[in-house]
Amino acid sequence: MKYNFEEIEQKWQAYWSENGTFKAENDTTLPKYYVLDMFPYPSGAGLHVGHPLGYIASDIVARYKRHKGFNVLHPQGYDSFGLPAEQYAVQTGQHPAKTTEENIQTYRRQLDKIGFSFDWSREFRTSDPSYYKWTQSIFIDLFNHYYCKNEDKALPISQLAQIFEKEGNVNVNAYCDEDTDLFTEAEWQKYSQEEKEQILSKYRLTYLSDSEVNWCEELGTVLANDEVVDGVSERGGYPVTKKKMRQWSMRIGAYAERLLNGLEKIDWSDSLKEIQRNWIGKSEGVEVHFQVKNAEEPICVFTTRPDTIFGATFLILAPELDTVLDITSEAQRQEVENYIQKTKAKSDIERQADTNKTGVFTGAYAVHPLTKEQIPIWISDYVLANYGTGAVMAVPCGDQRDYEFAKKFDLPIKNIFKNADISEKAFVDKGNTVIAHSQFLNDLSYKDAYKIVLEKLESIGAGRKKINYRLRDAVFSRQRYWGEPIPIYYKNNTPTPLPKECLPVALPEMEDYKPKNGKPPLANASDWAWDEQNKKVVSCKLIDNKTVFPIELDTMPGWAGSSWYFNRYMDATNEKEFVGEEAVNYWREVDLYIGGVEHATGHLLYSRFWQKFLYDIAKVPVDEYAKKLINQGMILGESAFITKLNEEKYISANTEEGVKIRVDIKYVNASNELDINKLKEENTYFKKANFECDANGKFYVEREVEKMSKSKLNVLNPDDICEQYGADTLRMYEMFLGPLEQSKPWSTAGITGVHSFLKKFWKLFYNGDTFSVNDAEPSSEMLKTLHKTIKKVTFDIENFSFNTCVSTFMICINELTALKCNHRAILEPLVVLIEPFAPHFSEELWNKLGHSVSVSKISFPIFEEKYLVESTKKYPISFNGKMRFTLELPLDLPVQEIEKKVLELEETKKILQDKTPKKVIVVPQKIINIVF
RNA sequence: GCUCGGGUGGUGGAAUUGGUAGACACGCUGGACUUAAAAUCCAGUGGACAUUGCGUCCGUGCGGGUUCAAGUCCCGCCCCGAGUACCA
Repeated sequence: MKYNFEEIEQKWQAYWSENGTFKAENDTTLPKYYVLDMFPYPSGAGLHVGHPLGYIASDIVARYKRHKGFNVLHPQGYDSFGLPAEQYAVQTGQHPAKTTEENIQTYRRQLDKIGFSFDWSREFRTSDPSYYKWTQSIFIDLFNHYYCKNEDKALPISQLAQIFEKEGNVNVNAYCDEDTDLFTEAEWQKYSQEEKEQILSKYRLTYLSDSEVNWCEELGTVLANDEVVDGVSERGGYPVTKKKMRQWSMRIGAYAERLLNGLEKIDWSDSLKEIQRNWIGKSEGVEVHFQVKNAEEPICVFTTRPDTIFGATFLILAPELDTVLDITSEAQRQEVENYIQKTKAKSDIERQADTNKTGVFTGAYAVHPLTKEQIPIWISDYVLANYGTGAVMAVPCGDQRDYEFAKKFDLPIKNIFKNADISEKAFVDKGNTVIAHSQFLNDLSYKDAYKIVLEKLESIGAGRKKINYRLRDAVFSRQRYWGEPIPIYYKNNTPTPLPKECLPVALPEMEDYKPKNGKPPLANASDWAWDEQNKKVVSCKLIDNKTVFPIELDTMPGWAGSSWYFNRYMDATNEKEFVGEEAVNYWREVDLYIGGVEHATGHLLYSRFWQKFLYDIAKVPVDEYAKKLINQGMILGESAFITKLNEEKYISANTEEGVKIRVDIKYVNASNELDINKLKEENTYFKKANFECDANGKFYVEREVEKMSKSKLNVLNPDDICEQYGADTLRMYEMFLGPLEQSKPWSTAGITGVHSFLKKFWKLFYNGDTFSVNDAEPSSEMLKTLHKTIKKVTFDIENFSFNTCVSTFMICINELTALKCNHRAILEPLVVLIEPFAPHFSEELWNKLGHSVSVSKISFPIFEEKYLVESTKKYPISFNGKMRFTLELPLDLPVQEIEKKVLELEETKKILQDKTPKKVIVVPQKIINIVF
């Protein structure tokens, strides 16, 4: 009988859904295993064959772990808030709630077709009020906490206020804004409520501040650093400029060190850890203070090369710095102001593209703390305001940028290196540095000079050790509609959290949700004010100064909901807490997390930050939420191109002339032939076109590997593959394609191999059209094949090496086919073994074998060594390292005996002739080496 | 520039971590079945020489080294991919 995948797959998908086969239990004594996929954005384009790759891998592990006796949590949901969903809605002119719902339906239908073992009873959407209630609640928790450096954890802000009350902030060691001034308890007590709040917001983990942000005019919103790629928005590729705005931010910097250290204890890929390390960008150095004439405050610079301090011949400040105008001399003022204006007008791309050094002199001089010389202070836009202190000491001899700047503006260059030629460029080799012309640092290496100069600077109060992080606080406001409302209202201009018991504060229903005249969409909501007395959202018209106040108009960014969602699955329907204590103590953390590497500096960093915060406030038991992370590679598409010569003439795209245009790959077969008739029929654009074929009447396209996307016409739909070959073939083929973590182009070229494997496997159960298995004892060869397979498959799944695992199955079935094996004792365990890969196929055969319980409830077959043990072993024999022949010897033969046997052989004598071997090396189980 | 990956047949990729390189699959070639095609099955398939034998030699980006033995380890290059970048 034929392997009818269509019928089988429908049947078992219905069975699983009706019986809740994959529902995970919270109340159990079984060991747990939590496998998580990064939940999808339900975009309008639906799934393409690249999306399920990670889901298939995680599903294999989930199903495998169930067989191994674990209580497996394998949930799925939707990250349905955020810019992409909203942009899609704007483009299609529909409300995001509606398009999101439709897209989710499509996703669900496509996912179901592939036969995933998700526990859908735990599904949620980040855009659902019952979910974002908790996102808002965590936001308020962040707002109500500060980071105490002494205890190295978040503590309630109310405690901090008490300390201020008693002793001011003199002894407080907390993470806060750089510009926070010191005050005494007496001063604190005199501050107004508003002033107090302003100070506290310098400590809160989420805070409101005027800051330079990435503004995207086209999207009408600000963006976080990781949402800006190459100076344009990640979403849509629109230009991004700097703008000063009052924004909510997250003080992720407080956790920089812990985010760095935490990487040590999690099993994530080296490359991903490296990306996060670079993004956090820890650098150790020294802050040096330079006194400025007529100014109270010194200028602080950050440097990692304090050893070169005697080479510092001028200072450079970032033009954006407030102090610039304070120190600028009257003579230079006009020029400086012009330069600042010019810098502001530059976009990020322009600033990055322009590597030519520009700058102006401020007219001010600083005093070198060690030489007491006067050195000029300049401003230049190559010094960044938001890194370090925004000021540097320029050491032209030791830094290429400073060198170029000094050359251009004819500033002094002082060589403080022994035996270094700086006539052409700066000397930057830290390792080979020998200091000269530097008073007490002469003849010292980088390391020694560093230490001594730091001590000196500290002793005269002109410097201190400083650790800098590149990681900057994350902007948390978005001037968009489709996001979680920020649960804050403004009571007399003071941001005040909404009472937690009143959450969720739901997104108001709006007809028009597009941003207008630079104002966020919620500014147009009619009912968006907080009635403090009645504790409810009311009409904006009621805003007065007594009990009704405006609510925050910005919404949260897309990554808010995804920063804690993995905890929600543990207890998805809990209405009292975001996760119940019992549930979170049982499931604890994700054992295996699979998703794309593109989230390295976004979601994967923010979520680690939130988890650490939730850990600090004792809501979760672990501070790293994912033990192991695998980044599945991207599946790329093979776009097809033809050449358009003129309006109606097209030729194969392998010439230089004409215009290359895309054609949808559904009209192209595996040998790059274009189906002209179908193309003309379905695509009016080509209706009248004339295609010039080759001598055999064929028309070929040119291929190019690119990211798969709808606009590139290179998308392959998993539904089509399921229809043609079945979900089980799709699952196995995607795994067979190559190592999970590797990116690879999709090609259906090899899919028939996997499909015919399943057909061959199926055939073992049939004698003609009748299902028939043999109950007799299997032969030892069959048992050997089976156990070899069990061993390898178990090993491969444990090591996430799914491609070789598929090969193992193929070898097994090839061997069994050759042995004409149809023995129940062999086939039954194999059916269980293949279930993670081909679940429908497996269920059907398991059922046909006479079992009524789902195969997913059956234990994995156990490998038994005894079936593999052989009495003899083949030893390759080599002479002087060259392999000559193999010798089969009993396994238990002692080494000396083996040596003797080998030397007695005719072949050995022939090769050795009259020579006596120097030594004979027997590596047990491996090889015999004769050296002469 | 810096950091991290990687380079193996015509193609995707294996290689139990130093032990017979190229598993498995695709593709290709030939054969069987068929009026024919599809499907299925069988055989061959890294290169060179030899194919009346067995075979022999060369082969994992390039050049050296360690070792009885190197795709795997060490040193020096070349190339490809990813991340990041006036980060002081």
